[in-house]
Amino acid sequence: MNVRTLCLAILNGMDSTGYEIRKLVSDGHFSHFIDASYGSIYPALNKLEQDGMVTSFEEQQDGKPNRKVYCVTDTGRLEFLNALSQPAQKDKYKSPFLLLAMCAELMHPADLKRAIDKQIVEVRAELTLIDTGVRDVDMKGADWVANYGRSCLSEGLKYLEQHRGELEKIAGTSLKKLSALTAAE
Amino acid sequence: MNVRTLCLAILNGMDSTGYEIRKLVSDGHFSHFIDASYGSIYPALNKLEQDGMVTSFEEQQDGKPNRKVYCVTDTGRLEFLNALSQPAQKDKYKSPFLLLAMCAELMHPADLKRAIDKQIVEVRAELTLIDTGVRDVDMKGADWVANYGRSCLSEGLKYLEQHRGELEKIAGTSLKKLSALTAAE
DNA sequence: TAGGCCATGTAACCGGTTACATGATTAG
DNA sequence: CTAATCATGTAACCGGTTACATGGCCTA
Repeated sequence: MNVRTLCLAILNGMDSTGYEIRKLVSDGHFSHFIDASYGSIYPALNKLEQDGMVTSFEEQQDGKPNRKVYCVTDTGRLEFLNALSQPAQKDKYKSPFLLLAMCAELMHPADLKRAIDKQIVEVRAELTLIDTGVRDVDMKGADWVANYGRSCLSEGLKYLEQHRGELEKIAGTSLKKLSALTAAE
Repeated sequence: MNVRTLCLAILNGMDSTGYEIRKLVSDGHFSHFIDASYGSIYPALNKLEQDGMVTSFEEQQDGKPNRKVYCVTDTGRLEFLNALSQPAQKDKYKSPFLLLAMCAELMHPADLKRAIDKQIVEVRAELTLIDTGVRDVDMKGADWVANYGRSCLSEGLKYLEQHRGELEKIAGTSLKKLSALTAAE
């Protein structure tokens, strides 16, 4: 999934701007399963317009800079429909935390504790974002996706809270030989 | 988390080769939360050796090409320990499936059904990989990580199976206006 | 005999991030 | 008075993938 298709997806649901799309994607209801920054969104939007997939108009606002609002064209709708009917790529989960958990035996107990605490805070924050979720997008699938996310995240959180002890017991058990080195650190 | 640190992590747990690391990362017990291909692993390994983080020796095998086995040095152990004690980046979940679920109303019901079926197959496959998991790595955190993965994945699977109907009910409901266009497709 | 596995590696390419430029307005 | 928010955009950079090269052995 490239940023082009992401923009097309959002614009298929609602007219929007580059700024708004980025907000959806980094703080809003798309943030749980996607990533994109200005540096990729704005060029993608420009390209989409060049290709006739979207049109745009400037909207004046008082006290704020103009917004450049994009709307899908029928061509854009078709391209997106076509993208939807093609087999999607596999989901990918990248977790520095789990890599670190794998290496628990090499970690200083305090570092591991801190890492688990941080992970719990982050998962809780994402759950809060889902629950207090402002309806920032008008798509019928949004609730279903939110519930799916809630299920997985709260299960993960439960596991973290109930089983962190087991991992913490492992922490540092393969660290002895390096104590001299780490002291010199 | 770059490939360099990933290699260092695995080599801290066991001596290994580029080929093996790639297998761990794309079919093995690291595949659930990380990604890397030959094109990044081999150069990373070379760089690590240049930097004195690892050493290597050629191992002859009969009937098979030589393996280049890498082992961490104390310097490498230190660099990794140091990496572990620094705050880790946030986990990232990239899901083309959820993007598509968001857009359910725009999808042909048959396409959506196919996408859900595929998702279920993939989650089941990952669960199987965890359960039938050969002990391909000797790290004490491995079981904990496996159980964490199992929890989240099986919760996701349950949700998919129990609630797919709700999503499928939405499918295609915003598609009418384009029926002419899609017919011409 | 075709294809897959073992095994190492490189070069071209590409998608995306980071960091910057610009500038008005509002909240603390 | 400072910092954040609104808002759009670009250019340099970078990490990683894709596709290729090489070659022996084993299985269908």
